[in-house]
Amino acid sequence: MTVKTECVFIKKARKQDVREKQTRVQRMCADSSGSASWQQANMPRLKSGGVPTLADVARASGVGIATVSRVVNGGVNVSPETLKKVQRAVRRLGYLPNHAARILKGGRTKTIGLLIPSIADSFFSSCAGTAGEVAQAHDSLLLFAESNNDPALELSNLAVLMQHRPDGLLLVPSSASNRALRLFVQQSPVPIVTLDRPFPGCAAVLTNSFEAAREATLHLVGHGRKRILCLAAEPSLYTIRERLRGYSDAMLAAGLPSLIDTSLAIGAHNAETLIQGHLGSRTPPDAIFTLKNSATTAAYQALQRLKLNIPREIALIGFDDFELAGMLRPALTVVQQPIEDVGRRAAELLFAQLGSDDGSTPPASLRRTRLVLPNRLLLRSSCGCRHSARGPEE
Amino acid sequence: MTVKTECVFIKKARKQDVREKQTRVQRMCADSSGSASWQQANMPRLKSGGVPTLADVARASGVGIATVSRVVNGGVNVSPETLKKVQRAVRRLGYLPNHAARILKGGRTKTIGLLIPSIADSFFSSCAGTAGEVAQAHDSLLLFAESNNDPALELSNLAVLMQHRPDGLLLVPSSASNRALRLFVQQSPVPIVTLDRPFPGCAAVLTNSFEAAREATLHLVGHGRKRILCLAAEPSLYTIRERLRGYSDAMLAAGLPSLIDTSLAIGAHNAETLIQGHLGSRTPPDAIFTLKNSATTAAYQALQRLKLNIPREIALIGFDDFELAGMLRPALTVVQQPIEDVGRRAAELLFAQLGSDDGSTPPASLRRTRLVLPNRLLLRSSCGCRHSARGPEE
DNA sequence: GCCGCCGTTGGAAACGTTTCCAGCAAACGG
DNA sequence: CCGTTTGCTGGAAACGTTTCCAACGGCGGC
Repeated sequence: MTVKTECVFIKKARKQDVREKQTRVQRMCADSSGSASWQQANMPRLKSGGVPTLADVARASGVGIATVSRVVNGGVNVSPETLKKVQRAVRRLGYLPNHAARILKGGRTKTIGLLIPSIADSFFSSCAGTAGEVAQAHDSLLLFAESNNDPALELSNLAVLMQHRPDGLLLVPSSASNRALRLFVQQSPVPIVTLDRPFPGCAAVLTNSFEAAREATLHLVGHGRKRILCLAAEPSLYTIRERLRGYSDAMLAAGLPSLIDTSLAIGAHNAETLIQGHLGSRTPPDAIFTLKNSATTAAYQALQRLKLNIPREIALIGFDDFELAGMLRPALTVVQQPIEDVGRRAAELLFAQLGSDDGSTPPASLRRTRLVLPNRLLLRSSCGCRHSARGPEE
Repeated sequence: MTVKTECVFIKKARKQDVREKQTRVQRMCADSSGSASWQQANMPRLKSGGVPTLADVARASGVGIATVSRVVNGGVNVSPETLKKVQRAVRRLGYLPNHAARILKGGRTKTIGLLIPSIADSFFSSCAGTAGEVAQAHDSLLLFAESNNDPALELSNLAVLMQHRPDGLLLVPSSASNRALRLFVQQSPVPIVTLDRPFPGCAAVLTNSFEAAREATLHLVGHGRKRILCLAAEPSLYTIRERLRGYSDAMLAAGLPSLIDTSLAIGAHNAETLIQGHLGSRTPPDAIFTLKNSATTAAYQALQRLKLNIPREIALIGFDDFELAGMLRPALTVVQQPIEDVGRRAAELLFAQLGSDDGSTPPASLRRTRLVLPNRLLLRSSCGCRHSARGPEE
């Protein structure tokens, strides 16, 4: 018997020790002071080690735990004076609900997972921004992870993400043919909306890459260009493939030969020698259509270095607008993607699938919704149009 | 007795009901199929409602919960055959640890809070990117929130963020004079590192705005400019104030009058009329120094529209590099900030404060560390230098 | 041959919250 | 004056983990 008691004692002492350590570490920033006057109070220091809990508040205000919980959750069925008393204690102790404990009870985590190739890419950071706004409107937080377009990394980060049990997932799938990802999607306990690229079994918010590329190409054709070079990187990506398809389709319709070079890696030097090579051929291109932001700027820089006159000697249209495209000389004609709308609409679609907080039933049709937002051809002067007369457009 | 039993029964039934509903909602995407062959097995359906738990795995593999936990956490002190058996069950059931339950036990949450003004701002999204890399290296996730530089929003989002109990905080404080924020920082249970702007009591990773602004100004002076207009927006921000100080200091040292206009709101039109106003004065500026990316592009656009020759008639240096600054005609001389390093170093500093996973003691000095990273003056041609000879530099 | 050690295992407590239920007092209708 | 409702309150179970401890069997050393 004594042995047992002693064991218990040891156990308690150890617990205390751990607590002590944790607290010390946690307090590293808080040092002394603080509103911790209550800590030296009469209570046995049983609880109240580090961060205040419901029980601490309950003890400090002399009510039950359940009552404090009710107060924290909106204060229904609580008498005014109790309400006030508890609220004071909450403020005094600086109590914040422990989210982990809340979600352990099975409710929403108020968290949306966002898995994108790279947050440093302005396209995806813009998506993240508007998605974050929507999340905030539903007072949820965004949980970020990056995939670098690498299926393996994507999968492992997805696993980490799912351990946090987000209510839903915004996903930019690296590739539609990823078997493991497809399996995950099928078994996913939460709704998934993909951005920018479709994935079988998921709702998706896309842009009409095909039509936009087709339109841009035909625009160049309309300017009398006959040898339009299409520069693409990473044809493994859905959007790039679609744009390629649009380009080819337009060229075919115009009775012109497709001229595609997918060898462009990121980096200006490569672009320069690459373009130089094309220009030196027997039948040099009289226009370039780039399918990607980095390709566009690389091509532009290369053409500048080669002292080629844009658009007289060679026209240029690029995919994806960027801030200063209109300030360049000549101003760049680009396909402008509705980037921010993609993030916003995807998040809205996701929250629609989650349904309102009241257990209302979200229509099952949302699961397969496919939203296609329109790209816009932003005519400036690099395509041959005379938009540069007044300088950069507003 | 019977009453009590009935009560229990009813209770169970209700629970079941809730479970059922949750499961239905959660499964919306999963439909039928899946690897759920084990669900129709012999066991009473006591547990195993939706997402598999440790107990489910334990039952499926015929061992105890504790053993499964050991397997999941690295499999020390588990016999090889048990290990294999449990691992198979884990895979078959698609078990993922419930993060909430884990952190409820008091460990690290493997989560870093990131509170920035706006993720859509390329400066902060770059920071976020590198910070995210560091976080991933410590297999943690980033929890995002935006403040819009609004102290009230900052505080409320901070409260939401803290409910998720991040292990540490990366913060871009909207203002150092925010009393409530200062109170929060003092009592914060977790270490905080601020980015780009200092805050009393926090470690900080900054850039030497003062020196860089001074250097840029003196560079313009060196080109013989005498009336250098400084365009600033939001002088409430630390970095802007520092840059203003650097400018003023340089002008004073050069015996020139400071010419500061802080009335620039974001938007090109305002900049145009604003600059037009300055140019129409009796003593028009012969150089402009802009303290902010948006001000730089606005000024550049305005000068282009007004058909002013840069740098002959008016020189221009801007704060913050951007991708195409070198491709403009003339190429823009800018102060290049070590954006990515800021995010990376800040995250590293934060994790250093957290200490290694083993309860080692992180040196307390880290708490007040202030890292100042150097800005670089990137000479191109808009300041008067002849760097444009070969076209845009690499 | 007994004792104690070691490797392996499972039971059970604890983490902080929500929520069901019961208890209690006051108010109210009969 | 009693029975019932109503409003407020607190106890306690449950969520899924981790981890402490006890138990158990085998084995080597004395």
